[in-house]
Amino acid sequence: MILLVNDSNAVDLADKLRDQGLQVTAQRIAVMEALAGNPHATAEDITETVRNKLGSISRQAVYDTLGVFVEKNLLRRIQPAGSVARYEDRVGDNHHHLVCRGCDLMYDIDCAVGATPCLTADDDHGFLIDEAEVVHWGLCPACQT
Amino acid sequence: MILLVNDSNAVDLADKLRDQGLQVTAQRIAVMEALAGNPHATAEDITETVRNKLGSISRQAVYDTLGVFVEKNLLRRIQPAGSVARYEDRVGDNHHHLVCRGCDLMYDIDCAVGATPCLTADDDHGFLIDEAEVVHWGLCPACQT
DNA sequence: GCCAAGTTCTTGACCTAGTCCAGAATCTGT
DNA sequence: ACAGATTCTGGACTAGGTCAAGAACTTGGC
Repeated sequence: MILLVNDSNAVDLADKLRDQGLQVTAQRIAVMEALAGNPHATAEDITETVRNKLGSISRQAVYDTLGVFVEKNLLRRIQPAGSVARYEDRVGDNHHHLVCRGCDLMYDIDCAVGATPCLTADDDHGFLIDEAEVVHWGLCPACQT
Repeated sequence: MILLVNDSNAVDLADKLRDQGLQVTAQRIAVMEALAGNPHATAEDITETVRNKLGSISRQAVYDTLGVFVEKNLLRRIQPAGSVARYEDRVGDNHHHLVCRGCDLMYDIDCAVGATPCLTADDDHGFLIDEAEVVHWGLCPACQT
């Protein structure tokens, strides 16, 4: 497949991949672009978006790509209880999420307290803790009625 | 099925169910007891424990029972990303969890900061927030090697 | 104690998200 | 342009969980 790189966005993405030692493929670029326009997308959302752009992509390629990107820290995978896995391209800022129990609507939020105060466990049981994930659960305005 | 209530523990549990307007059945008592001895148990763990006690129980009965208990707030359902659903009978104290990325080992932990400081979202987008769930991710001592 | 009504349990089919595998296609450095 | 490494495809498979309908059980009023 010939990779037409005719917009600067795709060029940036291609460089991003190379920086991580990853091969550049049309599928990978398309997956990245799909997420740029739709944070918190599911693997299925992404598959559909990519198919609209490229014509086709296998499920496996999507999962492989997402897996590699998460591993290289180009994407973050989140999975609130009861929901399927979702992916977002906002990485490295330890933001949190606000999820509606009714419709799964999801927003990014920053911690009200600037730093990470309650993100230090009281008793770490000898664990090497690398992340404290916070999910705020509630009902969105639409689901409150 | 005749429900033999010959230990005070089961009597307590039966009352707990009646208080919530739930019928008392051997299956429900057994599910509750299974969790008392094994916090963070999965539906399958519970099914197995109950089968050892009662001889048999259907998968559906286990899921129904767990669902009702969670709804009545007798149990809490937790599901860290990538893990199957787990249940615990420690409810109403908003404690958090420490999960090993390597082996799924899980501990209860209390927030280092007494109250709930960063559990207030910066911008709630109009949501009616009822819970802030915190999961600390890391590697347990065994998985660090 | 017994019965009707309502609730719960069983059985078995089904669904979705995700993984595994092996071979074909594509990309990269030289 | 080529060889080797990486990635993609297609199809089978798995785990965890849900759905539906009928049988069995529990409960409150007599």
